[in-house]
Amino acid sequence: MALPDPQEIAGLPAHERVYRALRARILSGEMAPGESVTLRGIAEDLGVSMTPAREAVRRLVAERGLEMTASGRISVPVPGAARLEELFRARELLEPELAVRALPRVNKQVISRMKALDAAIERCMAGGDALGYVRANNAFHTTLYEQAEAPALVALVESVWLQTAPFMRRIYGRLGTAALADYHEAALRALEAGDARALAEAIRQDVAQGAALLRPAALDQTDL
Amino acid sequence: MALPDPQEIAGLPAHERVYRALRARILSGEMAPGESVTLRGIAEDLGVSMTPAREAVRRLVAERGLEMTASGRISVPVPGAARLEELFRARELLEPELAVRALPRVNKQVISRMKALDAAIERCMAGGDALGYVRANNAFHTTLYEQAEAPALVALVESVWLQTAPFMRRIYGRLGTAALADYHEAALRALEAGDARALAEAIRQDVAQGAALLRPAALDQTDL
DNA sequence: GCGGCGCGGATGTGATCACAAATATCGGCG
DNA sequence: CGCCGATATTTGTGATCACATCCGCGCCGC
Repeated sequence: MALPDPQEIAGLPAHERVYRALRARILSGEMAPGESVTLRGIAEDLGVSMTPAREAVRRLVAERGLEMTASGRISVPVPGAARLEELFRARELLEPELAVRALPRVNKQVISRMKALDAAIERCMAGGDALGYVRANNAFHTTLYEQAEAPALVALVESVWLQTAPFMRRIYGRLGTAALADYHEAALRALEAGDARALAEAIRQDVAQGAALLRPAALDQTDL
Repeated sequence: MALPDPQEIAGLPAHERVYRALRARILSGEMAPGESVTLRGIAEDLGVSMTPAREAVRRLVAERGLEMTASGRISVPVPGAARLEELFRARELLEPELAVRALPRVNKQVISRMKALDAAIERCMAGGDALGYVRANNAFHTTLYEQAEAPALVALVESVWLQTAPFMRRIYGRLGTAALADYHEAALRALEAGDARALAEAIRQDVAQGAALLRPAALDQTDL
């Protein structure tokens, strides 16, 4: 009901712009786990008042992409090992379902987009571009899942991603050290073959592999 | 940081009280699907200003317990059949996992509490108490899942519940008409026997049965 | 040298206000 | 009698402000 500001990027309300900006920062790993932010800082950063900043923060807190202490201090959550295990388990349960639902709706164009993203992922791995890697990996999965036309399920998965994202960047350092099976390629083969069972299994293993990489990282910083 | 109001129920911030009040109304089915609310109405209702009302609403919108039109009007969502199918599928995937995780931590006291709730459920069914039925059914599941000590998974499930809750009351009218298998009792037996497989299956079927009851209801009002 | 105390800045909360857009209401015209 | 347009009301948005609390830091006493 109010886009009073003249230079509005795309007719979006201020709180929505703030939300998207913060969300993107979290998902791409720009914000480190444990990092704290302030309403006034966000507001000044994005050129708005505290009110829309607060709404955006509260929305992200509801989605558990940010957390607030009892006294109201805002920070990026630092999930313990147990929490991360839960989150990856949720991904294991939900993402194969999304992949299978997407399967019948996936056309050649989507597959080629996914292949391009997979190539970009390997390029980022080789070139040492951690941020690009995280973004391309997100895009690979998102591209597939949005074909499922299951917004409620996608929303659940995105909430989980928001919580695991700050750690994906840390995984990156371990990518070179471990010999990784390429489940993305397996998923692409299953997509082209129309094999639902194989697709579900490839996605599940891709998630499980991510979880396995994260586990030692979570351990060495104990809890919280 | 600010509990300026004298008669504060429990030291909770105003926006938190508003959030809980609205959430309870939605979960218990007091608010009908499609019903619309206004910030000023909520604020006046609960004796606060618009600011905390807005924050609570935005939080609930983030959790999809409320929705906002493009122009900002607030209403209780009316999920179409496809959306409901997604939500119940998510419950089928997530709730058995929670039940299995709870199993080793469930003691006699919890079981007897669940038995009492199950008895209350049947009492409400017999007595025609729709609201009591919804609440007792929620409590039955919640009592089990909170034993799992898996807050991230519980949060996901609760988000789904928030979206399906407005329809649970409609289910109620169909409870008498269909012959229902008592999966709650099956779950309780599995709990006492320590049988994880049977427990997961009982919970899955309980959810599936709810979904089956809802399906014709969703159909006769087509979409939205 | 060290620990507790107090003060000042920083921070979230909530109320109020002006404003713009959407919706509802009502009167006039065909 | 019905439909359309103008106006009034309703409603969400965002800025600003006062306030209570919390955190950090330096100072004083032991």
